[in-house]
Amino acid sequence: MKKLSRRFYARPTLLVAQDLLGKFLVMVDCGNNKILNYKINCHNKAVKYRIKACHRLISGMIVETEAYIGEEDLACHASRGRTRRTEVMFGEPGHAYIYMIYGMYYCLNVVTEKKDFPAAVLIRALEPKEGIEKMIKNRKFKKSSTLFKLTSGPGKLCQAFGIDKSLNGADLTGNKIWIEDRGIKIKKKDIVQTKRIGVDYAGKCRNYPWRFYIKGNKFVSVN
DNA sequence: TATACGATCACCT
DNA sequence: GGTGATCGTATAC
Repeated sequence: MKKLSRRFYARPTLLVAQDLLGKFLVMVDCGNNKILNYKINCHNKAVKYRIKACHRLISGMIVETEAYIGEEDLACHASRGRTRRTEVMFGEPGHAYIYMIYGMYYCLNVVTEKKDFPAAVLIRALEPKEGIEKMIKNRKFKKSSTLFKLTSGPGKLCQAFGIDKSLNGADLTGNKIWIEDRGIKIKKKDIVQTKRIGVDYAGKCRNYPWRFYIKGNKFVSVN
């Protein structure tokens, strides 16, 4: 369990996008206000505690990513230059860039490369690990549906984790949301590389092969 | 100030 | 295969 350092993110975006496969997105979930009662023995006296059931972890393994690189990339939000919205992408690597899409969903990116060069990796799909019950609740997920669809898309995984714009700019080397290495190694031959999803408007950049996913994984968004 | 549209998703046929 | 939901952002006026 090793939290990825700033150095990991401060590298070429295409490398980061591939190296993120098999890593774990982890978030401290404070959205649960249920009160739990605990009894512990302290100096032979029973002491009662009432605590909020917060600080649970919610996590999943990254199985699909996309790279968005620089102002030249017409699919990248930063192709329109430095604006209030894209400011985070121009900032220090290792921060979360979160934006709203279609008026109803959020997408999570991790900022890469050096400061003042706008680039990021979009997290497109996860294989849920911890906090699956909470994800089901957050997504209002039907029991009849297959779990493979719980976090198989950028909007879905944000909804499952409860990620919204309040986390925009969050430091991924901090203690609220981060990405960690749990020792899973994805071999080069098990990485599929394709064009990015939903960027047909991006002219000459529309077919750049900057999407990566784990071959055969059931939790990716589309095949 | 007004307008067009998107790094999506669920549900429909 | 197609469509509607819904609103922040960029751009035009």
